[in-house]
Amino acid sequence: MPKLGMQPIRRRQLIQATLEAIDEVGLADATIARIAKRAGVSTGIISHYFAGKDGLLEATMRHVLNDLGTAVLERRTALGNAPPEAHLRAIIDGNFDRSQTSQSVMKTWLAFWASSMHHRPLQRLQRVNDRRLYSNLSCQFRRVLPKQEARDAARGLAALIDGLWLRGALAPEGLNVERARRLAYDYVRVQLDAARNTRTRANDYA
Amino acid sequence: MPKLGMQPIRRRQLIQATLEAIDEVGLADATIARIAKRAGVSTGIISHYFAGKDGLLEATMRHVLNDLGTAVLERRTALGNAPPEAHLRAIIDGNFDRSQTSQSVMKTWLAFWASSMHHRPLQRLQRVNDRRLYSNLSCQFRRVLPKQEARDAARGLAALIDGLWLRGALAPEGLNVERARRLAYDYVRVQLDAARNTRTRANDYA
DNA sequence: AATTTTTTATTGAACGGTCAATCAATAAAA
DNA sequence: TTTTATTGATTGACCGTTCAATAAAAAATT
Repeated sequence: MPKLGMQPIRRRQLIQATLEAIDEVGLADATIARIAKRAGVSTGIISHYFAGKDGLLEATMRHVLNDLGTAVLERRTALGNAPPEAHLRAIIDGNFDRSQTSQSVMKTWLAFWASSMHHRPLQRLQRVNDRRLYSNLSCQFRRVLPKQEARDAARGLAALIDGLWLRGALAPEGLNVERARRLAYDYVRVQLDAARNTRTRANDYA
Repeated sequence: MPKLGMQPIRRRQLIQATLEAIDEVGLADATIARIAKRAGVSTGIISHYFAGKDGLLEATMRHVLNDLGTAVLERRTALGNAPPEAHLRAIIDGNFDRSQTSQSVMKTWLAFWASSMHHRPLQRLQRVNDRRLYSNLSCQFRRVLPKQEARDAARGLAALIDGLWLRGALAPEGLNVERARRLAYDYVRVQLDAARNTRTRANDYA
């Protein structure tokens, strides 16, 4: 029953099936036959809508990346020009959004990280994302910290977020989102406290 | 020129060739033909000494893991029962040891992380390692922090180490070891300062 | 309204290529 | 002569891609 406008529907189905297949058997064994079967379509469809398997994988990564961007942006636009700490927390929350902490998405991220090391198109996507996180964090820290310290705080927090996230993906019990967020919040608080103490001490001298 | 006692020599050669192949083309394209060629032997040798490709990959991961364990242990035994901060720094230094921060080893780690999610033997190895790091850190923090805070500090530091490490592996400019260590040291200092302040405050009350 | 034509959607068998594993053959040392 | 080391062609399985065939809807035509 071929209707018109199937493309967006099929694309969504296939991307979802890809995430599930990677969750189930890993990227290495996520064959197009398996993905197609999961989506309830034939293998030919994949080449038809994505110009091959690589296209599907790239689209899948782009989809996950998009969800992440949206999750962060949603929380931040709701903030207006709130203090830096609020924005930093929003960024943290966005990174630990439900759309990014499901088993299938975390496994897919990890698989893409590994394969992005040798696959140019994926590498590009991954780096854009990395820089965005670092730049967002750096920008907010900069509002209360000197340049160099802001950079280091951003680097540290970015690493902490990715690390919590990575260990959550690998752990048999999965990621404890609440705890992860708390640990990241603590890191932010400490970095900002350092700034506050500096200011206070400066006042003491006055 | 077949002599006796080739086994350990070939095993070392093949493990090294595996690391190099993964560095060059990634785990997915690290075929036994490519690895064998790099080691300057025939493909049959791999099955002969490792009972198949899986055996070689597992041995390779075990080898990297062993280097890590040694790097940490060496630094710690040189410390005797020094204060916790010294041990924590030794653990950090071990994790950022030269044997763990080469391009090839970092790429291999990442590849193994991804594939350990679906490959039981690798999963076992990876979890033993994860727990060891957490347990070591937790143990040292426990010497100066209450149980719950020691655990959180250990979880945070473990995540920070892995995160710095991960971002270093992914970054085009590679891992800045010096900076990574400094950021990890800072985290330790902050956690321990919190303990010191608590003690000081307690004394103030006395 | 009924028809033909065109477009869009989909299938799945066939093809070319690749890979890991095997094993008979070979050769040097013991 | 026996043991250990090694080779590399062969084999069987599998994977991604292609494409001719099919079918349903939409558009055009009568």
